[in-house]
This record gives sequence, C-alpha cells and structure tokens, in this order.
Amino acid sequence: MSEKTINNVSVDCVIFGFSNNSLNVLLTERKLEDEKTGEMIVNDFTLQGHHVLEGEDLDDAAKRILKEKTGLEDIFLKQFYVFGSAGRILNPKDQLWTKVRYPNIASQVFSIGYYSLVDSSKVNPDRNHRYTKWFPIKDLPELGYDHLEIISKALDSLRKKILIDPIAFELLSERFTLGQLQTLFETILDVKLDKRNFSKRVSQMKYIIPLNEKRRIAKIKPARLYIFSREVYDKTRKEKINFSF
Amino acid sequence: MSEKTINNVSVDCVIFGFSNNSLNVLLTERKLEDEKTGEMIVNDFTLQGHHVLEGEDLDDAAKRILKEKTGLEDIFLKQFYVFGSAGRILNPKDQLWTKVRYPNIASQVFSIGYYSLVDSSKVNPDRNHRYTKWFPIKDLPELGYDHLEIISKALDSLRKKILIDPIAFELLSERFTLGQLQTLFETILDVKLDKRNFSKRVSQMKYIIPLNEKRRIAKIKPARLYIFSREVYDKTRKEKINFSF
DNA sequence: CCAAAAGTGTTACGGCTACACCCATGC
DNA sequence: GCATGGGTGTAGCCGTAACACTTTTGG
Repeated sequence: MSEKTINNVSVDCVIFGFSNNSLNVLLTERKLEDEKTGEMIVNDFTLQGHHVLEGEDLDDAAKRILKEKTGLEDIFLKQFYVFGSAGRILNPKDQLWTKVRYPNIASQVFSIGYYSLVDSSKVNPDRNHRYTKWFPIKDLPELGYDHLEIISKALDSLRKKILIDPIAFELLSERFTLGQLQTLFETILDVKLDKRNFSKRVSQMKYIIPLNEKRRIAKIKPARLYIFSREVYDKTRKEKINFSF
Repeated sequence: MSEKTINNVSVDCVIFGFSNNSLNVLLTERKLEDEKTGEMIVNDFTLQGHHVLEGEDLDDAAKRILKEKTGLEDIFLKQFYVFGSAGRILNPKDQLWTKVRYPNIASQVFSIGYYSLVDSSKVNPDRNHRYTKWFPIKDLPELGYDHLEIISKALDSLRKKILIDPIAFELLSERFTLGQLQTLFETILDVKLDKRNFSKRVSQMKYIIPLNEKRRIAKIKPARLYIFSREVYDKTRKEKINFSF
C-alpha cells in the first residue's frame, strides 16, 4: 500500500451478478497455513474490502475496490449499512487472519457496506491473481468475519430497492430480452410471475425500449431485445404515493 | 468525557418531532465569541451528535445521544447514511469551532447519520442546560457543518420509509385520532388526502385499533382514539410485490 | 417431429378515487 | 348560532390477475 490508510474504517463490497438463473456474489478465497505443521488454519471466503485511504471519499473507496477486483468502472453502487459492533470479530480464525495480514489495524473497525450490481459477463474475476469466484446466493461457502450477515443485509436492501427503482437492468447486458428481465425478478424476489402480465407491465414503461433486433440462440425462437433508457426514465418519472405500511 | 472516544467516528442524530401540523427537528445552538473583541464568531445550530466511545456499538451510541438530549429511551432509530467526504469541513467557522471544542479530533471524521422519531410532547429539550429547540423543517435556521445536507437526506429516507413501514405512529402519542394521523402523512409527504378514503384505508389495517375513548378538546366534536398494535402488525404482515420501478 | 422458449387478448373482479352533507362541541 | 374539525356511503373506473394456445427455431 503506497498511500496511507485509515486504520479503523473500511469499505466492504457485496458484488452481485446474475447468470444461469441465479443471483451470485463475488467472493475471494482466504487461506492461511500454519508455518510449521503446514496445517490449513484459515480456508474460507470473504467479500472484497479495503481500508479507506486518507483524504478519500467513501464512494471513491468503493469505486476503487470495484475497479481493482472486477476491472469495471461506472457501475451501480449503493451504500446500505455500517457494521460497527464492538464484538464483531470474535472468531479466533478472523483474529489470527487480521493479525497476520493487517497488523496495524485498529481493534474496532467500522465497515461501510456497499453493494454493487454488475453485468457478470463483463467481469474477469481472476485479474488480481487471487482466487476470486462467483457463488450463488443460495449456496454460499464458509465465510470469514461477519460477511454472511453483510451479504444478508445487502440482499434485503436490494430486494426492497429493486421494486422501487430501475436498477434491475444493471445486472443484465445493455440489451436484454423480456424473458431475462422476468427471470431476474423471479429469482431475486423468489416469486413466479405471469409472462403476459409482465409483458404488459413492461410495455407501459416507456423507458424500456424495444429494439428491432433479436437475440438468436440455440434451438429457440429469436427473442426481441430491449434497452433501458435512463434519459426517458428521468423525464417521465413521477412519484406515486402508495401507502402499504 | 470520562470514557475514551474514537476520534474519527461520530454519530449524528436527526430527531424528528411532529406538532402544530409541522414536522420539526431538534437543534442545539452553537455559540462562540472572540475572547478579545467579544464579537460573535460562531452563532448557529447543529444536530445532536457525539463521537463513538471505544467498545461501543453504533446503535448504542445513537441511543446514548438520544437519551442525553431528550431523556427518552426505547424510541425509533434508523441508521440512514454515512457522511465521510474528505472535504466536508471546509467552512472556517466549522474549523474554528472544531479546534476550540474538540481539539483532539481527527482531520477526517466519518459521521454515521441516524434519524429518530419521537413523540415531541414527551421531550424536554432543555434538560441539558443548553439552548436546544424545535425548528420546523420548512423554516430551519443557519446550520453548522454539513448538517443541512444530513437533515435533507434523513428526510428523503423518512419519506420513503413512512410509505412502506408502520413508523408514522412513532411521531404521535400512543393514542391518536384519525385526523392526527392523516395530517401527519399530509405534512410529511406534502400531499392532500381524502378524509373518507383515508379512513377506509385505515379500517382495513387491523393493527390500527379503534378504542372506545374519545379525545375531547376545545370547541370541536370529540374524536375517536386509535392505537397501533405491533403485535397484530407482526402477525398479519405479508409482503406484497408491487413493481413501481 | 420434438423440445424449448417467445409471443400474444380477453374477461372478471376488486380496489381506488371522487365526491357532499350532517354532527357534536365550546364559545 | 357559528366556527371547527369529526364522521360517514356510493358509484364509476381503472388496473390487476387469471388464464392457453400458436409460433419459431435447431437438432
């Protein structure tokens, strides 16, 4: 690390991707062997995170981490919670890992949780020469620190937000089919939707624009492609007041 | 301060109250005179905030501040954002105040923003012997630091949440009238609602329970009182999936 | 010809909105 | 008796949900 870091504030990123009808999270392997016995003491996965640099904005720290780990820029990022319980790091495994890898760290660390939505076809998770891999949200490996809790809170936050704001598209390629969009909602919200009603709903949204192009893939009827237009969205957006408390 | 504080992490509370058909925020006066000339150098208002203590959970820090400033416990608190831009404190006035009052503070401070909803009839804002006062959200005084931005973000967050979660009641007395509840929504959301439709809506919500008691006040017809039951709410709650992205 | 997903309309019901008049009280 | 907010019913409309068959493609 060439720049000075703030030793008690870190940013952790829950990077969501969508593929094979599954919502996935990008995780990095954590491995530590006992020097003498060669025994594996720590062997699990963690989120991507890093301490904030001096003089750095939080959002910038999150962007930096994302750039490093996925190579991507200008992607959707949302700060969703701060994890700062005094007793977060009680597990001996985590304490050991921290002592070895981050000897200068403060005893009480505040982790600012961000989640991001990426088009996972654009991500090259191996760029950092570390073992970084997508895991389905329904089938996570063993996780270090309190990262399971962080992922769980991120998911809650995403589920709420995807109903209210036009962020689903961030998980798809620029051009997508209705089927992909529908499956995305079904997967994230864990519901079944009616194809005809879904299509009607979408066609009311002027900011989801049908193209005169079709996706052709194996064995099935070519499907029309759509794009999301943020310009149209911003222009036509009106708040509707809908109590459901 | 008897306990050791963490000098770069603070919690700031936006305390919302509702009275006289106005949404209000509790603010504390900040005053500093030039020792020689007697000239008033700093004279404005700030939110209630304090640095986090070593070993203290963030939520506990927020509770502590709330208890100190209002005397209240067990009240609604929501962490809504972290303010950590490197260049937050550029105003000379704020720098001066910080140097005089908090000489040991770090140069870059992360403020965890919480907002709370209180029954303002229960608050005694003068208990701390400082000049603390309610201000209508529509008529705020001059504010120190970036507290205007913090209040503004808190309000956005409240407006979203009040539509989704049963938190409006936190701003009213335990027993309230339909009129009070309706005015609360109208004020916070800045809309006009139909009295009859509102009343029908409320009567569908089984967790808003009519009492056989009436509020009697000057000159008007006595109004039926209601209470909110969290038990009933938790039992009958079901998520409804309502795209409006 | 088969498998797999794409594409497309109608109907019935329920929920939401719009709307106006009388009531109880304190002064 | 008047000013103030409390309390109540209906009708039309619109949006939502339920529902099934045909099309296109690749193998």
